[in-house]
Amino acid sequence: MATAALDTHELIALSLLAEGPLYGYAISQRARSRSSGDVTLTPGVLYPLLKRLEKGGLILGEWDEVKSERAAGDAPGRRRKWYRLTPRGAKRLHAQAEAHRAHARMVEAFLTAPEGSA
Amino acid sequence: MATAALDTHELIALSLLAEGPLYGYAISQRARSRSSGDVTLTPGVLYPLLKRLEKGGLILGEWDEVKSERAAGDAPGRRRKWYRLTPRGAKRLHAQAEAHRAHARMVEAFLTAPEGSA
DNA sequence: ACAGATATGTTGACATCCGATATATTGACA
DNA sequence: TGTCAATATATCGGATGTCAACATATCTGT
Repeated sequence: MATAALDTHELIALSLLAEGPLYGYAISQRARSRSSGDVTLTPGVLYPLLKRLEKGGLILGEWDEVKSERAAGDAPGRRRKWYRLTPRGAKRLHAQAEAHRAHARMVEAFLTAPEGSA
Repeated sequence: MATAALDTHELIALSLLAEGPLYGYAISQRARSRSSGDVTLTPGVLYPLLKRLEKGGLILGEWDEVKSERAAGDAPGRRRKWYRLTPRGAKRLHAQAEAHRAHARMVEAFLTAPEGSA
């Protein structure tokens, strides 16, 4: 532990992907709605994060081409990159979850300090 | 909230100072012992932190000259800077404590995700 | 005299956060 | 048809915090 934060953003992203594959924008939307607006994964945070996670082998991305109904046949279409949790990512999620709880307990111990403990 | 970490180090330092005045080194020792070795406030973290807190008016520092028994009369002696919480610091402590709990609850909500919630 | 604990600080490398900027597609509405 | 908001991805640069390492000096025990 030693320090602290443990990357809340990472933990949130991994936990959302644990429920099934999602693309970046969907992750940010779910993070926002599930936290009642408290968590905002801006592009500047989200995409570097996903890149890190993929590079670390915790998630796996796959491009998808979404075709619109009224688009031309050879039009590029909107790109989506779907991510899914790897076994290693799932393992990390559980480890980080436990670390987060341990961290919360640790801080709580300082806050509820029994007056006479050095 | 939006982001996360909320400066655990700050919260720990403030909580320790809420129990009474302490100098830097004592803070690091207490942080270590109370967390059973998990929290290590290295000089590179501790002193910039104390500087920030003092600059922000959350704590107030006062130098103390400790004289040793076998030192010469005009010897400089060991310096200690005692810090105490200001009213503003106490207010911040409570706010940060509440923020920390809210943050922990928020993360926990992601971890204990009720399968069928978008 | 020496080593280890006490005590405070700075420095530089590294990572993350976050607002701003950029590009392109899609859907809705006028 | 034009335009605007939402969708969808991504990068950039400034600011901040972390941390090991370096630096200095005093005190205590042997």
